[in-house]
Amino acid sequence: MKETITLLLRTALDALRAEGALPVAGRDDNIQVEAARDRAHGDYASNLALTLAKSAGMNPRELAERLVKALPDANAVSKVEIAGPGFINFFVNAGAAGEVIFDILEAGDDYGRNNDGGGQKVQVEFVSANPTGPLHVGHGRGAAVGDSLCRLLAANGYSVTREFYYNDAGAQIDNLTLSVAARLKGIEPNDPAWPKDGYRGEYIQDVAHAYMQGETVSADDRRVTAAADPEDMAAIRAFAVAWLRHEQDLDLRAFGVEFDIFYLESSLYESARVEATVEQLIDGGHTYEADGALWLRTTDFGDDKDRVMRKREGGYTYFLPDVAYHLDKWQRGFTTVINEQGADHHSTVTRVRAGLQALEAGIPAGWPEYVLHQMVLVTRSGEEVKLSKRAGDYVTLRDLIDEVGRDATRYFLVSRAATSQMTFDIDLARSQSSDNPVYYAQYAHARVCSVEAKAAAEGKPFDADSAANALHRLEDQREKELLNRLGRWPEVVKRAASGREPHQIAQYLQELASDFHSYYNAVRVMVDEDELRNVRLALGMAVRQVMRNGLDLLGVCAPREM
RNA sequence: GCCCGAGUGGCUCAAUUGGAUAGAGCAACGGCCUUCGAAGCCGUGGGUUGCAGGUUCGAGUCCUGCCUCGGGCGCCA
Repeated sequence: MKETITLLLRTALDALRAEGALPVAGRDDNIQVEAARDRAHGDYASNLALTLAKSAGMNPRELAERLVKALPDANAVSKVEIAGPGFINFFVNAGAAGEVIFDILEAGDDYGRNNDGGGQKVQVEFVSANPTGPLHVGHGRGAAVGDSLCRLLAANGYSVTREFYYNDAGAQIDNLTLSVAARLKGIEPNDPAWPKDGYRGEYIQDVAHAYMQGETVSADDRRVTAAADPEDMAAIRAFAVAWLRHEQDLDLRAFGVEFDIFYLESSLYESARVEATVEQLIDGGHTYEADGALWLRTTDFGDDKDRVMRKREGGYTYFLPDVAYHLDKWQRGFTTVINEQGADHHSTVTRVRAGLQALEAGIPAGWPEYVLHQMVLVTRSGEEVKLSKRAGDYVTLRDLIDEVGRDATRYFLVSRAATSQMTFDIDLARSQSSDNPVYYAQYAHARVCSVEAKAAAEGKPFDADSAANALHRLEDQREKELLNRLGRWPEVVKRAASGREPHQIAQYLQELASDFHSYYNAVRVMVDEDELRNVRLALGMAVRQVMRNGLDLLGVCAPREM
């Protein structure tokens, strides 16, 4: 429909140019047609006259009038109006507007999907938590946003790889190992002998216990049997990492998030990629030695100060493997890479990009992309909470899922723009009432299932042919609004993906659910008249389909009953 | 001090990427269940979009300068 209207406007525009009323040199001819946000503005609106007024040397309303006069007849359009400063508003007739219902029912799960990506490879790196503790709410936000982003990109025709990167060898793993070793000797966090910077959470005790039991743990990317020897630091380290990776797998599984690749920092050393990267940077002439360390002149590429690559004592800083890792991503053919991380890591953005530029490997300056999410504050009864039974000092993701459920947790964490700090209200997420946006959306889906079942039970199962004959009967304002909303779905899917903003999906679903509940309360579906009943059922089923498609993009269930 | 992000009704957040009268939910108040699920609907009140300039047909959105809050500023990741 939008395409039809764009075409009408183009025809009118060409006609005016042909008769010399407009300068032919229209440099940018992108005709904007948008679904109107206000009913009074019709179904679709264009600002064409406003954007062209200046170059045409005409006032916008006058230009709009000439455009409207030049519009060819189209039976889908029932009325055209000029409003405000010069907007052209199109009113679509009921039968044509209703066609979207069958577009949706025929496309099914594919409605809203497109092939804009053309199979192009995209990699999304997210969560990337180090194996030193259970996942917390911040990781949960990253998981919810990252996973939804992946689903969105796939829906837009991209070939998506989900990757989880973690440090399995650095100083933090040393701390982990020392912490477990201390627990093995019966040392507790408050003892004077407790290692400095040790991990104090109770789960360390669990690791120690499992280790001495000789347990075998398997994670998505490894499997390790405990040596049960309290003196064997290498064995403790290997077991602890596996144990925590396993815990994180359980967290992710409970959250419904899966990864294609777990990428180890240690592998960058084993494959000599770190060494190769160093040499390449030195060859590029962007390095220098000072204070016994090797520096990279990142200030050549927008950083506010230079960064150390190799420490005085010989080891590399984390920043170097980061660069090596991203070079590897590039070499694997990912021209689009999106890193989803907490905003507390934002300082790595400039650094990594600078390092990649210094490689002079033909990597574009703004590569890779970053989606940084802000902090999450969790509240209960209006007060900040720190669920601490397992972790010691922060809200674990698993505790949250256990308490409020997977669907609600995901929906909440993904429904706000990543750039804004958010408050996660446990009371609201738990409430099984209208207050809860998750149930609000899911209930719309379940309601359609319910009425469809009722129709079947009464011996009046849905009849598509009957509905197809009655599209013009959808004349109620609420029905028109629903149709308008449904027709906008494909654009929402595009926009949410291109802007890397999955929260737009949640936003849309709330609006769709609202439109539907309002309609359902006011207009009866199960009427005696066959065609009217069937066309209303069809409308409901279209809503259900879009609701299901949308919830799927968020990784949330679409239940048949609540 | 420098860098990133945010500032929208009492609270939590949106706003079709520069569009028309800034919208939802919570909280407050008043209505709607003998008919498709009330996990729902309808209605009322509540705003100088942090402040001051600027850009233009048009600014919550873009630019400049301030203010406040969060995060970062390590030879940790």
